[in-house]
Amino acid sequence: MPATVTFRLGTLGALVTERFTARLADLDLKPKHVGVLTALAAGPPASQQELAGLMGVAPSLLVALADHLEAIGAIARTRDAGDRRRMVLTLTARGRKLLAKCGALAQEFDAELTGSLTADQRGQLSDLLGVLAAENGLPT
Amino acid sequence: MPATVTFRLGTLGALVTERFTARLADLDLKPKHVGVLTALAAGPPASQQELAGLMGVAPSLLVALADHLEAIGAIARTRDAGDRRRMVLTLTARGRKLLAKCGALAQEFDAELTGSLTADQRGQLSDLLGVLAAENGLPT
DNA sequence: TATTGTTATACTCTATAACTATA
DNA sequence: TATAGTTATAGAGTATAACAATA
Repeated sequence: MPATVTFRLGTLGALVTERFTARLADLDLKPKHVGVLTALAAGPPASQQELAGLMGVAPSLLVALADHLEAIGAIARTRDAGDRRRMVLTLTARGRKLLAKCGALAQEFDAELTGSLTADQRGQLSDLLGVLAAENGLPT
Repeated sequence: MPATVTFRLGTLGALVTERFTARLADLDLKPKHVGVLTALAAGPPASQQELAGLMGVAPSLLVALADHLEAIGAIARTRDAGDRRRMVLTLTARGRKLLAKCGALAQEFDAELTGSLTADQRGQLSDLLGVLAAENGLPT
């Protein structure tokens, strides 16, 4: 078991998420909030339903995530003029700055995590994970 | 963000865990149960406190995990004769068989997950993850 | 008094279901 | 009637705290 990619991805993923979540707390964010910001940064402004579908979470969860992101000024919520049922989420300047800080934190964490690897190995690892991420519909 | 190893390990880890957990359900096991079995298979019979410390979970959780593993006959719980406070957990023949089935499921899942990689790339990925796992005190 | 296992309780995360407003 | 968002409720997973037996 412990030698499988399945086991190693699962355990390392949990460990990385736990430690990175702790650092994210300084920015008043949790991983799913970063997921929303990342999705918004990657595409055009989107509705909550679209984002929920994209992230594979319940629409009701996206309400709570958007509530918080709006409260800290990271996103703006505007009602769609064409279809007044839809709430369109837009990344604010503050949201973009926050996301950039998340990226910096992640890069910092990357450096610590992969510190013992050669630059070549770091590149290989990142590439291989990128292939798997892309194949499984995760952001790239 | 999405290009960092941190983000990719976190998201892929969650995805792999979710999908693998579903298959594990056929064996009436959850990931943490496999963690206990794996720890027991790796070393000598251990107490619940030792295992909880090793896995980084609360002792109270290990009670529930051991309850279930005992109920399905995967482990035996015997009171330590030298220190009657300790419950020593031992892998049974059935537990070993179950763990082997978990390994087979994981290898099967590995094949699907890394199907698009070359054999060389699969080896590289496994090795690199193994290095990170070892450095962070995870089973190898 | 300290430690092992256990039980009771509470907290976090997230989903499902019911509800409101709009289409 | 169907859909976007929201609110209410419930479930899974896990930790903390209180407790019992043994050291």
